Parts: sequence; C-alpha cells; structure tokens
Amino acid sequence: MKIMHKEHILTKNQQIIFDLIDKSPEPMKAYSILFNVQKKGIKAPLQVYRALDKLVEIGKIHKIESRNAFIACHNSSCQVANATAFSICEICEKVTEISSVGLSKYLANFKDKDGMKYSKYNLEFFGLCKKCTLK
Amino acid sequence: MKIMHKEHILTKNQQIIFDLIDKSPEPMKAYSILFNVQKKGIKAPLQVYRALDKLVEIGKIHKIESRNAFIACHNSSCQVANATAFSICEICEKVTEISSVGLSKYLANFKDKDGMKYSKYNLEFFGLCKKCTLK
DNA sequence: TACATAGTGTTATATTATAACAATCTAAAT
DNA sequence: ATTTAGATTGTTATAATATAACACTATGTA
Ligand SMILES: [Zn+2]
Ligand SMILES: [Zn+2]
Ligand SMILES: [Zn+2]
Ligand SMILES: [Zn+2]
Repeated sequence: MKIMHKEHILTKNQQIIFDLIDKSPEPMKAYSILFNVQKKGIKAPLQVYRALDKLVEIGKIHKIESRNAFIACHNSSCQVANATAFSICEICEKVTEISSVGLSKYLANFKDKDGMKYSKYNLEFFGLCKKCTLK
Repeated sequence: MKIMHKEHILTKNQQIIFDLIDKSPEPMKAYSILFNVQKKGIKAPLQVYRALDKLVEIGKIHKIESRNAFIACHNSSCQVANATAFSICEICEKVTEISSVGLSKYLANFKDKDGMKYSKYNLEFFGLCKKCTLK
C-alpha cells in the first residue's frame, strides 16, 4: 500500500474546511460544511468539494461512503489514505476509525481467487455502540 | 450475523428490476435502471428506489457504496445481505463479489477495542483487474 | 522572466435520493 | 365473503449530493 505523508501545507480553503471537520464530533456532510464556512467566504459547493477531494487524497480526512460524510483521520498510526476501516452505530450514527494492526495486516495481504492485487480498501462495520446497546 | 433467506416472491416491479440488474455484466446505477425499465411501465425514480431498497434488504442485490451502483448477488454461498465484500477495478470499473470463507470468518469475528459487536459489514477493495494490469 | 502546476471564484447543471399522499393489492383472520 | 393490516404502487414535487466549464490568481521553479 502506497504511503501518503500528511505533512502537506494546506491552502486557505483546505485549512478552513479541515479545521471544521477536525473539530466535529461526528462525520460532516458536504452541504453542512458549506453552511458552516459561508461566513469565512466559501460560498459554493465546488469550493467545498475541491477541498474535500484534496484532503481525502492526502489522508487528512476520510469519506464514510455509506453516509456520504467526511471525518478527520484520528488514527495516529495511520499513514495511509487507502486502507480505512470504520465502525458505525446504526442508531446514533457515531463513527469511529478502527486502528487494528491485525485487521490492517490481514486486509493488506488478502488476495482473492483471481489473484487481483489491491492497492486500497475501505471497510465499514455496522452495529450498535455501547451506549445504544444499553438503551 | 442474521441470515436472510432469498426465497422471497418478488413483486412485478421488483422482478423487472432484479432481472435487469441480474443480466447486467456490471453494476447498474439507479437512473440507468430507470431508463431501461421505462418501456415496462416503471416511470418514476421512486418506483426504482423502492424496489432497490427491498432487493437489497432481502439480499438479492447489493449496493456498491463507493459507486452508488447495484449488482446482483452471485455469491452462491452468500445467504446474508449483511456481510459483503467486493473487488473494484479502478480502470475498467469491473466489480466482483468476493466469496472467501476465510475473509468472512475473520470479519464476522472481528471485535474492536471498544467491544462493539457488529451485525453487518461492507468491504470494498480497489486495484487493477488482470486485464487492466496487462495494459 | 517565463513556464508549469495547483488552487480559486463563479454560474450553471447533472446526478442521486426522499417526502407526502392517495390508491391498490395481498394475505390472513374473522 | 368481509374485514383488517401491511406491503406495494403511482404520482408529483422536492431535497441532497456532486460535477462541468471557464476565466482568473497564486506559487514555485528553471
Ligand atoms: Zn485514518
Ligand atoms: Zn450508538
Ligand atoms: Zn452476495
Ligand atoms: Zn479492469
């Protein structure tokens, strides 16, 4: 898996949008991001999507595909933008990035019957978080 | 993981839409499905989405989240709609459902640090298929 | 300077998905 | 056969997500 270093210098729009996502306790959707940064001069969807694309590319944030939402990478050992795993609570929608050495090793080495070699994966687990299990 | 039996009797719309997806060599998008079934009397997006929702629920088709597209389940040993894995070629967009006993066992038994128990997962691998590797 | 590359601002538009409501069908249960 | 509950349908309208196209600006570097 290709290593993506995260020490990019962010541009103004990228920084504004990253800061917002990074502070958010939950994944943010593009138009919610747009609404929240309009006071900072980012007025159009495209400005948001362009920043999001770049932030995803360099691994500062990840997209939760099943939710069309974006979360900051809080996986300290995660130097890659292309090997991601999340747990998602189906009640409260809490999303957590999973950092398991065992899991990432297993998936990075997984080979299917066709011998296709993978350069990237995304895994989303669904269930109930602790809080929601107790309710 | 809850077992979803697939021996549902499909309604007219569900059958029309399943047949179309099942014959397609590649994942189909909702509005492409709509276009293709208009001659059969299905005229509105909602009719398509409702059938898709049901077909996903009963495990006859799966949604490829990263592509917003739908593929028929061709995994003969797959009796569940909630434990899915796919390989996706980033050039030709060929999608294959992975049926690996090892993989599904590993993921079904995976537990994260928080002890969250999962009821469902979706895994998407990305890379180059054999054909595209040779080009 | 000259050039290439990446980022920006803007308008318009494409694509994906759901809300709301009335009508109809289906499968039991009386 | 009649009632009832639930799922499904048909329809119009609208919401939510994402990209095309184009002119312009910043930044690094040769
Ligand atoms: Zn990460
Ligand atoms: Zn929860
Ligand atoms: Zn399947
Ligand atoms: Zn390919």
